[in-house]
Amino acid sequence: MTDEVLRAIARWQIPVIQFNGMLAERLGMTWTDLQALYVLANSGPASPGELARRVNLTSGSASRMIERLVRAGFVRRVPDPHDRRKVVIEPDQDAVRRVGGLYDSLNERHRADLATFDEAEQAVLLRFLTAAAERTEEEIRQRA
Amino acid sequence: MTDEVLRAIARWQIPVIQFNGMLAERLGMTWTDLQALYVLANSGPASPGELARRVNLTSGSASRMIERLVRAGFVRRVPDPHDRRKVVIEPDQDAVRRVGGLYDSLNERHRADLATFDEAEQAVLLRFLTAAAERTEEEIRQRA
DNA sequence: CTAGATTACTGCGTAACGCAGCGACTGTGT
DNA sequence: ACACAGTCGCTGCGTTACGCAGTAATCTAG
Repeated sequence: MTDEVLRAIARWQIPVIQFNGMLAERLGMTWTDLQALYVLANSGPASPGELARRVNLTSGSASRMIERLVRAGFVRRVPDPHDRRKVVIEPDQDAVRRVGGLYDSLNERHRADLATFDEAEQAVLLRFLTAAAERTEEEIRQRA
Repeated sequence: MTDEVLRAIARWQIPVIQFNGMLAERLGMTWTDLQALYVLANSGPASPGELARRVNLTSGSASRMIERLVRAGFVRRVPDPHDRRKVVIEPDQDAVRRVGGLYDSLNERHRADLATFDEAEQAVLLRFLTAAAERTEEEIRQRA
């Protein structure tokens, strides 16, 4: 049973990644760019260096990625008043909402599935999904 | 509650994709290449054209991707006896096992989590994960 | 005040990709 | 039997994202 769950996870990974790649292509950006938007949307504004670490890019590549995002109107460059070397990248809220909206259709499908689970069962799902995300993050940190 | 589950899914996606990208880098290949290996490992041998569709690549790019995989020893090119235009790409089983082994560490973490769920709860997880994978595949097909 | 660390950014080479076009082959219709 | 349209994998070619190395500006510690 446990192995079956692990296999289900592995099987799910493929379409998830493909779907995200698809959205990135639709938006005319790299998956890396989309990833950076996630980081900004979920964790708030960040410096280019911080962003580079989060999306696993070198400083230079991050700089160019930010340039792409700025030109496309997804983020803004704001000078950091405390450290004049730094720049704070903050996401454009409208753009972020627009990007998030691309997941509406898929979320509706998931919502329909979730409707077949009662409260206790959804609690089980939530507990596992949260744990799984943390484990994956741990694994990434360990291998970094 | 349902919304929380959806958020947990969204949150999980990020590290999952990053982790896979990490493995691809470790293996000295593109994420696309790794994706092709998955397809071959899960669905068996396929032609370059079929592979190109599955990983969302053009015919030409797939041809070069296959060339990379062949040179790295992950797959073999086998001429199709029924149609001499075609070539069947079949994965090298040892290489596939070696790549699969890279997930062992993460799977162990998941296994530890799953140990805290009883049979009935794991059945719930399995049911949802399977459904989620199918929904995501549906969404991809619809937007293709 | 100065020396070293840190930050974002800029050439430059590499490589993966899409597009367009190629020869080889299939199969269908006449 | 044969021509011709369709399909297959593959190959130039231009574009672009990336890593690496180096730079100027700025901060910080002694």
